[in-house]
Amino acid sequence: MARMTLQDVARTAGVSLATVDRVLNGRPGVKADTARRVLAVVNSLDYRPDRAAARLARGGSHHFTFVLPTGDNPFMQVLRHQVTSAARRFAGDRVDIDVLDVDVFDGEELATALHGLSGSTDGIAAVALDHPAVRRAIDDLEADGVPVVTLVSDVPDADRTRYVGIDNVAAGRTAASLLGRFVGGRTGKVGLVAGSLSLRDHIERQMGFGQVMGRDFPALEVLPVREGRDQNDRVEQLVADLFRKHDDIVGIYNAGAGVSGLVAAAAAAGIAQDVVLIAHDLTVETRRYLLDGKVDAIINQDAGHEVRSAIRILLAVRERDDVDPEVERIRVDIFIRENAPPVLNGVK
Amino acid sequence: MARMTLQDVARTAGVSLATVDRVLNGRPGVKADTARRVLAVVNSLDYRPDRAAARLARGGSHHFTFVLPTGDNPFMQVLRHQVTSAARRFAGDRVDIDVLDVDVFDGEELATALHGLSGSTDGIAAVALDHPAVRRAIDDLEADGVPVVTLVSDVPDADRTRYVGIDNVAAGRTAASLLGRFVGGRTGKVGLVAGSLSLRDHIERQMGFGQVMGRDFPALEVLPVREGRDQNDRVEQLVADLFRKHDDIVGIYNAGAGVSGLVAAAAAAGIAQDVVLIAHDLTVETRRYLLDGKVDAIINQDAGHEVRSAIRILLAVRERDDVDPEVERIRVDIFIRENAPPVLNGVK
DNA sequence: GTGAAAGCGCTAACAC
DNA sequence: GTGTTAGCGCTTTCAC
Repeated sequence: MARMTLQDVARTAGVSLATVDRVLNGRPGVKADTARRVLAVVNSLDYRPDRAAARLARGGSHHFTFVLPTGDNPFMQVLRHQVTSAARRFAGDRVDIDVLDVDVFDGEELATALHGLSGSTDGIAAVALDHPAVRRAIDDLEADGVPVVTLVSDVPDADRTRYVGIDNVAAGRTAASLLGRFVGGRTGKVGLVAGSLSLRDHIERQMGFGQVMGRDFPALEVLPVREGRDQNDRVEQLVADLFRKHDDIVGIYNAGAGVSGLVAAAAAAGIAQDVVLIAHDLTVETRRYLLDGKVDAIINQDAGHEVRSAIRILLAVRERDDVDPEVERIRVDIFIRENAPPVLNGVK
Repeated sequence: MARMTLQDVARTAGVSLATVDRVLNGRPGVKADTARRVLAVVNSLDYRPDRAAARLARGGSHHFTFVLPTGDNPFMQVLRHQVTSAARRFAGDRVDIDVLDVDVFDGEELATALHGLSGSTDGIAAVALDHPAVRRAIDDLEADGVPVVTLVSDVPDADRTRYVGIDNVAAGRTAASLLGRFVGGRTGKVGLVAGSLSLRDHIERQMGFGQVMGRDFPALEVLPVREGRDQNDRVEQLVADLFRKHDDIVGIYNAGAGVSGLVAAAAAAGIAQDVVLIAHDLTVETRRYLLDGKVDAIINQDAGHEVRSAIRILLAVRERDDVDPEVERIRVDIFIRENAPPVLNGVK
């Protein structure tokens, strides 16, 4: 049997196209009785609206803006790269995407940038700082009808459409559990390096890490957190310092960027083999460390998935259809050497 | 600036719609010179074809068939469930999907079923046995112009369009690495239970497992593989038997289904705490075991991703556009208690 | 080789 | 309340 069209429904229901359209799209101006009749026909014919035709007829396009942090954080580079390819992919669907670079660590500046977007964009996906001014900016944007999706780092109290990213507390707990189990019953100290304590995600990771270490691995003492500011050289110094001060370090969790610094310091200390190293974000670099056995596990969030998810969600808001939460859920991915992807960003 | 249309391109190039269409879609009948001119305009105007309009004009719909194994394998139930929801989701895109249940373990029967599909479907996604008759059936189908995607279990020598599933050797290696590290330096024996040795995926997992155990964990002795046939009661017996015969088992890897049997046997042996249990496939049940600490890690492949990926790939073949390999790559997912999803199939 | 024109299945403006 | 109609941006047939 051939596909049913609106025409078919209209004809067999004895009404016009417009009426069926009204019923199906919940527009007013149809007698309850007529509506029922139409619905009955829709069901009996198993009619499914053709999305392509609807989009074409509706017309209009969508202009979305990704607000990403300036700087050379490798994960953000991956994110940026994914935005670029998603933009290409969605271009045929009347979606235009551009990227706005902002110093995300400066709440006021980020808020100003967000405010400035009002009127010139149809939707925003932002890596956001949890700061009062930012919260207000997001609330204002949403009040103006501009959907905002927080990406990677959330602003939970803001009125954002949705958060697209991992549960960072769970990520921290995952890191702790792996680290504790990989350490394997030994006793000693564990180092903890965060990026910055102003982005919410790192605080949450640290919190989750602490929870599980305390609960499941009492034999391991977690040293006070150090701020590596996501920079390789700084992380290297911090970690080198850790090794200098403590001779019984059995593991280090690096909750932010700067993994190269971590690896360098561990190698320099000459005891890389015995110290369990867990870090975040699968990049060309960290994948290499995994393969070379220099890092034991990488906790990751799939940047490509996040970007596509953000776009689909913004699109769904604009076109008033719903999102499938199972599809959009971002997983806390665990990578070890054995399940590292064979290729990453084209690099083998 | 507004979106460019074919019209715009045609007008500024001084040709007709039809000509631009011919150039863009590589259809013959255009002077090389004209083609060049058109292309130049396309680039200068940054023209992007509107996919919705193209699909609408092209018309036609796609009828795809998923061939899934009969039986009560929990992962296959998840897969089936995902096919159902994907079918709903794709219905608006002129894609009709139905499921054909076959006894996948019977190569001849599967081959017959596949042959029978020729002519009545536009594309097939099949969980396939690697068997000569099946291979031929796939080759014939592809020769007839029916794209076939192998799902979850591959038939590498067949002329299939693509394999959608994980690298099972890597999955086995991942299991070994986790098991070895979780055992934490202890010495002892490791049990290995496969589902069936006729589906390729389980053989590959076993192979990968053996590789890494031999290389990285010489202190652990892997016992000969046992066939659990994906059945809880059988797995339970096998594992109980293992515990009876060996008093120094430190870990068990269950490469197939029947995880409940594994857990039951371990609990009965009263030593569940000290034995590392690693199994496959995240289901409502195995997620529960993870949360309760009854299983240490679950290796998974995202069934929803696999189903959507299979559909996208078949669709791409039919509409002659290309697939993004990074998006379609199926990951070997690792789940431990801490990163288990908060909800699965609606179950908290 | 190239162009004109008729749809594809919807939506939305307007008419009744 | 309900119906008519003109497109949306492509593809495709057919004519030249």
